[in-house]
Amino acid sequence: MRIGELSERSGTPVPTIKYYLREGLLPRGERTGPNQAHYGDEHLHRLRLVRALTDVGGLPIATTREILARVDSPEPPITHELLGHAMHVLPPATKGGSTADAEDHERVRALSERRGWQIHPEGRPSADLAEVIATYRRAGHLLDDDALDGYAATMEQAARVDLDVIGRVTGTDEILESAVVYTVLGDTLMAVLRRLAQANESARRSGAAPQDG
Amino acid sequence: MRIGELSERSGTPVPTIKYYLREGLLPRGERTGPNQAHYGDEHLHRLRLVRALTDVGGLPIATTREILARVDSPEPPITHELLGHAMHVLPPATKGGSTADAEDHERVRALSERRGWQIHPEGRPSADLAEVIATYRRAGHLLDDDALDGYAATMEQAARVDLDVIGRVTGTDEILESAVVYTVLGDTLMAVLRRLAQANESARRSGAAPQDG
DNA sequence: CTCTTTGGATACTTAAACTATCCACTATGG
DNA sequence: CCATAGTGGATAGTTTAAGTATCCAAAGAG
Repeated sequence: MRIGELSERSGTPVPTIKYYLREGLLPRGERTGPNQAHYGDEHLHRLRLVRALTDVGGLPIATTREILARVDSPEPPITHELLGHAMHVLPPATKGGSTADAEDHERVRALSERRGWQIHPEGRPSADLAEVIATYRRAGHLLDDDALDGYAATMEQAARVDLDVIGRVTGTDEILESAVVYTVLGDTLMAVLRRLAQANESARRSGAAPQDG
Repeated sequence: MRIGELSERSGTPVPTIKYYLREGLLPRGERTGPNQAHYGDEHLHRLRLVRALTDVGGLPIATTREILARVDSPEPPITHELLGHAMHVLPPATKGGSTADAEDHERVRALSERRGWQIHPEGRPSADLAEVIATYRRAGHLLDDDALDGYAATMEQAARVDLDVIGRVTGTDEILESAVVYTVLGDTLMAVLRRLAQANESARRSGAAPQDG
């Protein structure tokens, strides 16, 4: 197909597709003449993936490009390292520079120990967690160990579902892309489901009619 | 205190504080002269809240202003309606307009029924969920009912922790702000904890050493 | 054979979130 | 008491991200 059909089938304006081509988010089509190129289904799939990660996952274009480059790289995707790969490239959870103090980091370490987590205590996710804990503290809203443990237990359950879902994917080409999609879109999915579950739990506890949530 | 001290104590540049004043995210200080004003601890607290919601929660300035206006409004915050209030003002989970089809909406309805959720099936959160499901589908990555049920069960647990934490807050002034903080920062907290739990679960299943996650 | 579309390069636009400048003051330290 | 730095507020400028728009010669379609 040519760019017009690609545009129509993906719902993306032609100038935007050209922009993605310039930015390297979408590979060039197969040239068939000085001003003609041919795009295949893989281009359509990639374009939909880009829109999913940016529109719903909320990733910036630059980050999306890096993730896709990694997905395209022919490194052997060992299952155990998949999520590490995905995480390497995901943007940090916070904007400002490191503002967590020693106590915040200690709370992360203690949490990992309580949960028996086999994680790298110096890794970016650990630092991100310390940062979020510091933010709660500075905003004057306590996040005590009970709450932290409760959320940690919850996310252990989510991670088991994640690994189950990704484990069901077959095909070495698709598995890395799946890990990225389920991780990135998963964040949005969690947020949305959490709103619904909050509305339900709130209604349940008060014994009232459902809210507008 | 004056603006300089407010800047120093919050780590926010003076021009940025002036910008927040202009934008109505921070109330004006108490005027004591033609070019002098006095700020109190409540201004410092509000400023830290703004930075928490924008830097860590990732909210745009305009949304933050709306949320804060709602937090400031003297409407009686009935516990049952708190989260509804928070949700009313939170930004939609997706960027593009509604692209979910009837089947996506039907899956949301069926999920609610399976889980016995007391929710508004026409509300924004329900529509957002349909949108996310549609995105998975279009990106070519199945999100089957098993996975959806698994994540829903997980978020039910998260919502119980949410309500427990918010229920522990006392003081009618603080409770609405708490609901907002725990909901907004909670999204980021969930995402970060999920990365850690994924790394742990991945290491546990493969029986290998912890990854860089 | 005319009229639209294409691929590609370059230039322009829009929005968000700050930053900088200016000005008439006010506070302050020597 | 006076130089100097800081202040509140208005207005203007900057930066970055994510597109749009324009232009061109060369296909393609009816």
